[in-house]
Amino acid sequence: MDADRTPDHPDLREVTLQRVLEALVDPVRRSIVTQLATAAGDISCGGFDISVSKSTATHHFRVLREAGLIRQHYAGTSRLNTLRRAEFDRAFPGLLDAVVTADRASA
Amino acid sequence: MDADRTPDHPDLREVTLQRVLEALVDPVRRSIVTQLATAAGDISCGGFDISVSKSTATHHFRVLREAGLIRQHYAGTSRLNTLRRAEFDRAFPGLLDAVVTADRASA
DNA sequence: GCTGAAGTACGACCGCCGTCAAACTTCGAT
DNA sequence: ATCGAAGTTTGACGGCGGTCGTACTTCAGC
Repeated sequence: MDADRTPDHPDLREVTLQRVLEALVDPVRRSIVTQLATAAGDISCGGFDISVSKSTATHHFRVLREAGLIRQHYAGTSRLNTLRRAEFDRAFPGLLDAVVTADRASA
Repeated sequence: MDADRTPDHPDLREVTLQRVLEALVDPVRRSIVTQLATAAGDISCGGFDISVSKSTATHHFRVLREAGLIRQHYAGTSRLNTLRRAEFDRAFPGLLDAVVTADRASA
């Protein structure tokens, strides 16, 4: 039954600050988050402006997902990514805004 | 002239978000920052509740200093550490509060 | 001056993480 | 049914960063 091709998304209450910061410290992942925050819509994995191989990208998406920052669901062969903004803000107030703001400023 | 035993402190305008996050991602360093934010006063290097050797502690303090998070100045043989709160907040609005708040919550 | 206390500097070690290529899977379209 | 597009998985590699011990420096106090 093709099982669920939808990967596991953690409950935000089980995500530690440590995990979040480890996710956000990588420039590529931070760029992904900023692009998502700016676009304010779903973006497919291939739709990002990143400069790494596909396998590396997969790795980064998983880290972001396990840190509770993004949600992924399939649409055909593509995988769409969304920011879990509201939930994340509730768990880590102000953090996402501060990082995205600072990241935009350094571009 | 005992030269200046005071180490170099970067201008906050020259500190990148990357450097800041690299500093804050380490649990020991984040603990130092949180302790400083809570105490709201100077603390000597030996006055922190950390569980690493002296040489490792020195390393962490340098990283925090170079990330513009703390200021260090000598008082006798001790080195006093202060949060550069106001300056830092101006450069990275909301970031310190978000991290410290989340870090306290996870204790 | 000595001695001890507080940090720093220097190497060395080790584990982790970002990176990629290659093989594979899953789906859509022809 | 076949092919290609989109991602994933696995394994390997390389470098960076946290850690420590040891030796060194600087200051305070006796």
